[in-house]
Amino acid sequence: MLKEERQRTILNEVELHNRVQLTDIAEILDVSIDTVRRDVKELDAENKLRKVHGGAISLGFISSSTRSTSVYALDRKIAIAEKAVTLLKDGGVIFIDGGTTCMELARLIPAQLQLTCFTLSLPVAMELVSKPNTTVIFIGGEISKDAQISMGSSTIHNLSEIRVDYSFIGTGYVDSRYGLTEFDWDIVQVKKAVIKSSKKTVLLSISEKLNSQHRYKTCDINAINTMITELDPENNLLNLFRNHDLRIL
Amino acid sequence: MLKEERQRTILNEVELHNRVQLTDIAEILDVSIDTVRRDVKELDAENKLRKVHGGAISLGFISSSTRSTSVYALDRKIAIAEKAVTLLKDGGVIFIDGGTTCMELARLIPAQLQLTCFTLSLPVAMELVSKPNTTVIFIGGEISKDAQISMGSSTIHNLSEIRVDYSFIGTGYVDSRYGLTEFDWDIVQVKKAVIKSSKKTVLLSISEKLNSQHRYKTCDINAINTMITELDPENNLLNLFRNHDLRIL
DNA sequence: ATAAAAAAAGCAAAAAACTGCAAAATAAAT
DNA sequence: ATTTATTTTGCAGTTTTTTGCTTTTTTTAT
Repeated sequence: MLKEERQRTILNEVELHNRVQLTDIAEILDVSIDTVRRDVKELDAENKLRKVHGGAISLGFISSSTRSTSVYALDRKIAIAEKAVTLLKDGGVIFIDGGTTCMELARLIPAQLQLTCFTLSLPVAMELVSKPNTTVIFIGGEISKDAQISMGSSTIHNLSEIRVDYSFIGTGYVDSRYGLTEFDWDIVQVKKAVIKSSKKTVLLSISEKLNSQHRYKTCDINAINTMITELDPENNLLNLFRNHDLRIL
Repeated sequence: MLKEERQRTILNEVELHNRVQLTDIAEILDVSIDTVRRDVKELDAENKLRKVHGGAISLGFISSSTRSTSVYALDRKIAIAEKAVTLLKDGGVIFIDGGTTCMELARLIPAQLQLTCFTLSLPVAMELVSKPNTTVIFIGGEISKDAQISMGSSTIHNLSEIRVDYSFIGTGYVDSRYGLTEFDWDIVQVKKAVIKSSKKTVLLSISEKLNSQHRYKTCDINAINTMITELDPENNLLNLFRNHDLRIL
C-alpha cells in the first residue's frame, strides 16, 4: 500500500468522525503504529489535520473550539433575541435577566424604542446605557462574581417592590414536566422573585437546553407565558411543550 | 476517548449551562474526577472557561473587560489611587464612587485584600468583581447614561441604609472656601447621601481641580477627612487647605 | 467549631511518543 | 540486470504523558 493512499485513508477517517485514534488506524490499515504516527505527523505538518496525544482530530473541529472566545451558539442566541424584540413596544416596562442570550436581547433593542428596563446584570446594564431612549434601572444587591448579577436577600427585596409588563429570563435547564431548574439555589431565589414581579414571563432558551433538568426548581412550565427558542415554532422538538398553556415563538 | 474530545465536551456543557460541576462532568464522560479537574484546569489556563470551586463557569459571563479608552491624566490618577490604596485594610467596608480616578482605585485594589465594597458605578462594579476577595454590593437605582452610575431617589434611599468606614469620592470642583461643588444637581444629591453614610470621607482629586467651583454644593471642605491629590503633600498649591481639619496625602 | 466536600500533591501503572537502527522496498544509475 | 542510493517501515529501548488512586490540605457549609 502506498503512503499516499494511507494518508488519504487517514484523512478520510478524520474528516468523517472528526477524530481518530492511532491504534484504530493501525489496525484498519494493517501497518505498525509507528507508521501511522509518522503519517499523522506529516499530515499535521501539512495542516491537513491536527495531531493530538493518542490520535488526531479534524481541523474543522479544532477551529470551532478555538473561536470560543466569543459566545457559544451566538447565532442561535441572536435568533432568539430577534424574536424576543418583536414583543417589545413603546413605553413598555420590562425586566431583562443576565446570561448571554438576554445579553443579545439587550444588544438588539432598537435605539428609537422608548423603554424602561430593569435588570440585575452588570453587563446587560452596561449595554443598555448605550440605548438613548431606554431608561435603565439597576436592581442593587450583592454582586455574584460568577454571573455578574445582583443576588441575595437585598436583591430579592428590591425586586419585590417593582412590577414589570414583561420579564425576559434565561434558565440553566428546562423540561416540560419538571419546569425550569438551576444548579444554584441562590439563582433560583432571584428568578422566583423576578417571575413574581412580572405580569408576563418570557423564557429565552436555546433548544439544546430543552428536556434537561437539575437540582433546584425555579418554577413550573405554566409559570412561563411565552417560550422562545431558535427553532421554528412548529418544530417537533417542541411537541412536549404544546400541552401547556404556553405561547411558543 | 481523546483528551481533546473530553475537553470539547466540557466546553460544550459549560457554555450551554453557564455552569457545571466537576462531578456531573465526570459522570457524563465516565472518567475520574481528577481527570476532569485537570482538564478544567487546563481550559482555565487557556482562558476557555473559568474554574471555580466544585466546577466551572462560562467565560461569556465573566469580565467583558472594561477597557477604558483614553483617560485624561491617567498617570496622575493612578498616582492618586496608589495613595488611596494605602488607606485600605483587611476586613474594611468602603464605598467607591464613580469617575475615572475612583476607577483607578478599584483597579489597584490588591487581590488578596479582603474588602466589602459598595458602589453605584457600573464600571467600578465590573472591575471589582474581578477581585477574588472583594465583596461587591451595588447600590441600585436609575442609571445615568453619561456617568454610568445609579442616581435618583431610589439610589439615595438605598444609600441611607448603609454605613461604611471609608468612602472614596471624586468631585467636579473643589475649593478651600466653597468646598466641593458640581455642575449637576442630581449628582450632588447622591454625593451628599454618600457622605452621610460614611464614617470618613476621602476625596480623590487631581490638582487641576483645586480652587475651582460651580453651581451646586455637595459639602464644605471640613466634611472631607482626607484629601488625596497627585502632588506631594507639602506642595505649596495645597497651602490653602491646611487651615482646615483635613489630612492631605 | 465541626463535618463534609473539593482541591492539591505525590505516586505508580499504563499508554503513547520519541529515538536510533537495521531490514525492506523503491528508485536511480550504470 | 545489477549495483547503489534513498526512502520507508518495523522494532526495541527510553522518555514522556496520561490517568486513577491515596493522602494531605484547603475550602465550604452547617
